[in-house]
Amino acid sequence: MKKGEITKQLIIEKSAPIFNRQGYHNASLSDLMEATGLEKGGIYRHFASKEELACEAFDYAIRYNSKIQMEVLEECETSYSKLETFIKIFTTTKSLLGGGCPVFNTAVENDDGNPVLKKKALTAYNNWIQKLTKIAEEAKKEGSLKETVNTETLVIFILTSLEGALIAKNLSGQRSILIAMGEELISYLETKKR
Amino acid sequence: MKKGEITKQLIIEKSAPIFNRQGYHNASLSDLMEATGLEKGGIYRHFASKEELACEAFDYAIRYNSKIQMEVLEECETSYSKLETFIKIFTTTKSLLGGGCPVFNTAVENDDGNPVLKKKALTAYNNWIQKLTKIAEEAKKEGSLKETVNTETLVIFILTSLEGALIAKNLSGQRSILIAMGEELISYLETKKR
Amino acid sequence: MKKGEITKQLIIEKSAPIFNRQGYHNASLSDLMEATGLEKGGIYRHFASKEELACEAFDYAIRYNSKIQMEVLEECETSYSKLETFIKIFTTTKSLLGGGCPVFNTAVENDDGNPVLKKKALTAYNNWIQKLTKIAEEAKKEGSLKETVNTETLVIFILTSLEGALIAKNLSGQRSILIAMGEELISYLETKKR
Amino acid sequence: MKKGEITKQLIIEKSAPIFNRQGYHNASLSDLMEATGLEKGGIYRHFASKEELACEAFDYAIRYNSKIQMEVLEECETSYSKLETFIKIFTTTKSLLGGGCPVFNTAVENDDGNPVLKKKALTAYNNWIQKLTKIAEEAKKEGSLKETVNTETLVIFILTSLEGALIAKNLSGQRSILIAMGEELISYLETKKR
DNA sequence: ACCAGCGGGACGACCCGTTCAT
DNA sequence: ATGAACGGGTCGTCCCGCTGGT
Repeated sequence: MKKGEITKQLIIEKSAPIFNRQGYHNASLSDLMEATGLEKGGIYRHFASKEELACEAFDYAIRYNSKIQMEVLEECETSYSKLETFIKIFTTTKSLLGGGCPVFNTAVENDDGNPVLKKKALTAYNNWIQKLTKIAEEAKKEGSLKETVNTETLVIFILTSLEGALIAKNLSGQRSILIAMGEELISYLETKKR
Repeated sequence: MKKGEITKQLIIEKSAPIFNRQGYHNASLSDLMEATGLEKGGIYRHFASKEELACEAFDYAIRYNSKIQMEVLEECETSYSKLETFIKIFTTTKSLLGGGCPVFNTAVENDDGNPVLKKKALTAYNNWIQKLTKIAEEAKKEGSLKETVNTETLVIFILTSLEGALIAKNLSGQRSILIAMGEELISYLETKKR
Repeated sequence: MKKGEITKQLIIEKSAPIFNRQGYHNASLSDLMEATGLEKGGIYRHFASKEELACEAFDYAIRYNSKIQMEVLEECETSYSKLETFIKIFTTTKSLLGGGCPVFNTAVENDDGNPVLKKKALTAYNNWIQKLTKIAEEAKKEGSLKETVNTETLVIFILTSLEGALIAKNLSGQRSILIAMGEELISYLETKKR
Repeated sequence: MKKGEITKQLIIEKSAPIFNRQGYHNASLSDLMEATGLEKGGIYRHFASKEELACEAFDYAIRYNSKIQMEVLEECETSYSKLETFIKIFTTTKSLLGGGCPVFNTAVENDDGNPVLKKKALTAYNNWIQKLTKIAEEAKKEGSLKETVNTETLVIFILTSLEGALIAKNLSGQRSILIAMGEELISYLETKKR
């Protein structure tokens, strides 16, 4: 890999947490400069705009989080246990990014803001739901979930609940919220078990 | 009420939706000027800083939302139905503010930003939980909830789930998410019924 | 006149020479700040953009030059002498703006640049030609010019020649070029006399 | 010719039109990069600065234009017809550079700017006048021009008039201006004929 | 020898929240 | 309550050396 590529990657990796913690608007180029150790010119060599950098940082964050999750899930034997495990890792894993979930953070900040980022967040959200729904669907096929369960609704319920709890946890500083929510969701999931 | 007080109130009422939709940082004084029809000087006459105005606007938004909710809840006969009704109004009422819930919006935006606003959001969150917990506690006394139920956990579960779903709804534009979530929560609540 | 209006006018008057000498692109806000004695914010209070200021400064320059010219021309008794006088004042008057003719300067700089300014320059040029053509037409009616003379061509010839000479004078620093050109044009004009 | 020389020449040839159209300040290295297909480093290998490149590009433009003119003029039999022909080719030939005459463009833009370029423009202007004056002088010797004619004044008159008209043509988009001016100048020239 | 590419840092225009005289 | 002025902040572009590979 060439030097430029390395630097670009470094910028993305250093910027991602900044954007995730501070949001698109509140993350200034000065912050990015400090985080990367580069001057403005050095950053702009690799990205046409702050927006472009934010997009790539967002993609990186998604890929990063997604990769960690999926690796763990693949070790599960049954699809049902995948759902359980998803809840567990969501409530226990401390993201290396910091500052909550990129998708929902971006959703909140850009509700009335940068449309490009909002669209990326929506896509990421949909992909996420899709992946999880597929798992739930397989769990149904495997006979672990009741036939009557609407898998998508189930998955949306789990995901959005977790996200809400994550925000509450970051607000209050009490990790217990997230833990309790996880347990609650797991027992809720059991009510859907066949 | 003096004229000055009226103007101040007007500024707050016009600013609150701006702050709620755009967030503290992204809401500029120009936006506020346009919304209020006042000049900068006219605004600064009543507030020492943008932050102070944001705080008062936040308080107003909380009071506003809270008042609407409580009025409806007080018409409920049982405490249990209050909980049900809370879920219903959360999922159906369109806030006059627009842009989601002030508490969680502020929580996300100011996770790593303005500490004053974050603190206000935390307080509002805690009050909210407290109020709802009190209702749940009464429902328990009234014999509608199982003795084993941890009321606070129950309430946090409901509230954070709703908040998560609200964000997902705003992201995707699909109100159905919120509706489905409400139904799911109501049936979940029933599992706690005695 | 209010204070704001005074300041705005001052900015325009101080900026006009800067723009005329340095051109739109090469005139920086720092230059304008220095010339006006105001800070950035003070300038932007009165103009939405550098372009807007440049436009108003251009208009001012045109009005200014035009006024001087027309005042002198109106003292002439015959239309023919107006044409002669025009040539004379063009070649002798030192513009208070400095840096040549706003119209042609703008034309050169913005041939491939700011389209708004170029359009303004074109309009100013056309107006100028029109005014002079009207004078030439009257001179014809008064019997001072041959019937066969195409007044517009005559006027364009005079004006563009003068402009070309003005540039050459500014380039070489030799006012004699302009003087000689004036005399040449006056004798040329005589060949069109009836 | 070595490879380096070829590249350097290519840079000059590709840059000259950019500088001529956009001017020294408004032509950015990015523009030059795009035009040449080289990276900044590739350009700076051959030129110490943007200014140096601009100078060489200017020289190239002058040589280029001058060569075309002289070739045509040399085919003329009499010196008088050379003057006529000069006017004709000036008004009809479309410069391959585009954007008007390098000498006068540079003169206008750098009236209050880069002194090196302004000096080069002045030199080019003087050379031009000199060449044309020599031709006029010969025409006099050949007996085609009146003895009383001041050849330099005549030549300056012709050249600056043409330049002025060229700018007007570029401003208005009407080539007719240039054509009419040419005809006018030719008939003017005839009044100097012996 | 040549030059692609990288990074620097000053500067560009413009907008921000704030103060103050009126 | 207005509106003038401020000055530091925003993102982005500029021209230009330097390193390192071919």
